[in-house]
Amino acid sequence: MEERGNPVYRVSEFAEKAGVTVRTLHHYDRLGLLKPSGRTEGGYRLYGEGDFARLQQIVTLKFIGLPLRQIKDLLDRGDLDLAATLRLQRRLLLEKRLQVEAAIQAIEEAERSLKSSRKPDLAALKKIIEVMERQNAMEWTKKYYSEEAQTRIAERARAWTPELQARVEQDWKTLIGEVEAAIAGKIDPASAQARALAQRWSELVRGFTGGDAGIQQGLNKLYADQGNWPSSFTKPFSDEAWQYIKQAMAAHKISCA
Amino acid sequence: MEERGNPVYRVSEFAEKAGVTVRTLHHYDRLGLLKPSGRTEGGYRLYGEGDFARLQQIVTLKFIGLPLRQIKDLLDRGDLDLAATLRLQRRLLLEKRLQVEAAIQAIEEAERSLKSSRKPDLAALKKIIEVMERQNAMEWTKKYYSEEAQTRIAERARAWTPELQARVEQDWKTLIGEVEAAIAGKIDPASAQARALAQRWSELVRGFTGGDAGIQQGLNKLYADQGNWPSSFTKPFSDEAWQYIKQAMAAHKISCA
DNA sequence: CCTTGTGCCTGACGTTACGTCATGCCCCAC
DNA sequence: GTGGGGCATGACGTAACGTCAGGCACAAGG
Repeated sequence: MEERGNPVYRVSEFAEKAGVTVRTLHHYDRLGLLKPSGRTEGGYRLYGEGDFARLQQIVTLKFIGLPLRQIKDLLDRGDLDLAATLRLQRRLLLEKRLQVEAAIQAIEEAERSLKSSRKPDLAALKKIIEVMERQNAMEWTKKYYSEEAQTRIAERARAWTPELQARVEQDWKTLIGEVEAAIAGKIDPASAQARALAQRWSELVRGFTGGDAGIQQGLNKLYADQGNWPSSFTKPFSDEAWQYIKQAMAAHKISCA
Repeated sequence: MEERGNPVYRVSEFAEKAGVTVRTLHHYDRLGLLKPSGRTEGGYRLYGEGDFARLQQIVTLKFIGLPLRQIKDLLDRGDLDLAATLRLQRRLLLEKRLQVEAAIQAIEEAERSLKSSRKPDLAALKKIIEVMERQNAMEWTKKYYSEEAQTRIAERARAWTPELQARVEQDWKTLIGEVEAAIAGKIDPASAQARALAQRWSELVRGFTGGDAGIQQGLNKLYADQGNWPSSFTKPFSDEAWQYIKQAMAAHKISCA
């Protein structure tokens, strides 16, 4: 059959050994991605150990999401930098993960909405739309952040829980309420009371930036460009509150935002 | 043009308003997913507000990953339970997230390997293969766990960090080493020393199960069926160590594993 | 009323990674 | 030598559109 301990397999054997289907091997053969190292005179495909190694690599690269064309290029003309390919692919996968996570969140929110309010469907779909719009807004804000800042934001987002989100939202609502009250009460932005508000504000912002200077910078750019915001994206506080806090921060030399 | 504040749009207007392409609208039309509510005598498609609402829903459901066919079914025959669909889709997305995360991990490990050991490509791909095989093993073990146990495992996996993984691995290695030593030294499984080992063992197992009875049960089933394990999947300890620990646990009435 | 110049319409093929037949030869054990 | 399974080679199907290509529709200017 074979010599020197170099076994030869027919398609179905080879397919099982490698954990793929026969059709897949046919496909790869036609694409020129993996040609069997031999054929019988009758035309049967014959695969050897070398083919197995190559198939391993193919499956591996497929696992990380590379298209077959690119795999072929990588394996045939080994020049195309693997490191660069990996970097790019990692970015794409991080993207995809965000998308999937957004979809999961949307579903979970919709399910909560379905459970509580018994008006079916309509409300649930609206919840999903809300999450989508948040996502779109996020997507849109990305252009204000540098590449690394985006990466770090994504990292920080991984550690976010719904509870944390809820608490932060509550904190903001409370603080904004107090700021509005201070404005209504004509509290001097230079006063100690305003200073306390500004400091809490600064804390909440730091909760988002995580103290990262790059994220901070992107955030500043984002808020400096409010004129170009899409209508679906609004900040949770009024312009007056924003002005007031800026004054208070200036008066007390509190940094950021 | 139109009556009673119900504007009518032509394809390109409508497409832009909704954030999709004209071709997409053609496509949905042919599928019967979204038929324009009107046509000009010349055959031009005319869309109204009702169409916009429906398109919103379509986009929404597409966002969470539903295929167009299913969207059509959901919207046309509203009977097909939305709640059930959401549950199923959530499961699928959780699956996909795991896959994506596994791929990301594989790439990151490969990149580390590329950076440290300068023999390019070969070693990096091997790293990816390792991660893949871990993933495959995980996939394979799933059949021993109940649906909810799988869900809870996935939840717990979310909180896993590479550092934690490294520490746990180290702990296991240390413990197994000590167990082997105890066996070599003929320490009685009923002794206090063996009791300490069994207790640490139990702790590490609990680190995986998180004290969850369902996960525990699946784990038991998994280990009871060692005869059918695929060759690529091996436990990190010897059969002797396993027997020894079982004896020690029995002798000291330590539960689990 | 006629003529441009866009906009729109309807096919129809391309894409990705194979799955699923259908037809017909190959191989080997009996 | 022969029967029954293995194998090869098309060829079509899938999901969700992208991208032409050929040919009316519609609105404004002459």
